[in-house]
Amino acid sequence: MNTKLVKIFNELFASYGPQGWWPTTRDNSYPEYLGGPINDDERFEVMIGAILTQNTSWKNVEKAILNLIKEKALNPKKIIDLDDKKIGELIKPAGYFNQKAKKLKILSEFVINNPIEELKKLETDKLRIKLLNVHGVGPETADSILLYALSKPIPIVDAYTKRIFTRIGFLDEKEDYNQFQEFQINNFPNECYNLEELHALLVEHAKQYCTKNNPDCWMCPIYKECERNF
DNA sequence: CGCCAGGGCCTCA
DNA sequence: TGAGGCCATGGC
Repeated sequence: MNTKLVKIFNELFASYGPQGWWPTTRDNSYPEYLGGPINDDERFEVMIGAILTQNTSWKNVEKAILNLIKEKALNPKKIIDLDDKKIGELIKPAGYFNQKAKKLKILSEFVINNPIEELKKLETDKLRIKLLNVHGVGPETADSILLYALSKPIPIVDAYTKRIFTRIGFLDEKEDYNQFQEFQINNFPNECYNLEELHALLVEHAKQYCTKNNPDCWMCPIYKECERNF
């Protein structure tokens, strides 16, 4: 496939290097970018992280995850045993802790009723619908879980994706989630590793150069591809 | 001090 | 179905 999006991917990859998403804690240490989960414990950790990072900086999520590990609570059985108040205390640094405490319990119950090895057997579309029916799991969280936790090839759309794609001129900002996703499906190889790196690279790029206010267009590695260049 | 951060739910028209 | 309000901590 030879599209402008692929070209941009190659340029971002050349600039930032492999990102190794999704970060996971291994050996009970700090979350690290090691290329994604390697077992069901880590896959569950990715799912929890996907909830916790909703509209929240990853740095704050790291604190919450470490608190859960300290309490040996980073597993679905323990989470459903703890009451909302206790979970709220543990995940407090991640913000929205009352809502997220409930979401974590609901997601944990979902995983207990639908073991990860069973989920992985499902077709992507059916699995996506199943995830979207879980309270607290919206489109971006579902797609993050599909791609990074369950290794299903599907593109992710987040605020950064919308910002960058809008500025480049791929889509208009009032297009919805599905249209930003369809654009990626139609313009990018449908393969996990590349999709994982694409999303991670877009996040990195949005943080380093394509910031919400005062983007650093002069130093931007994809300056010449962008309609916003001024 | 205000803004932003790897969204989603609820309400109301 | 789409816009607007709400949730909440921590970094800068």
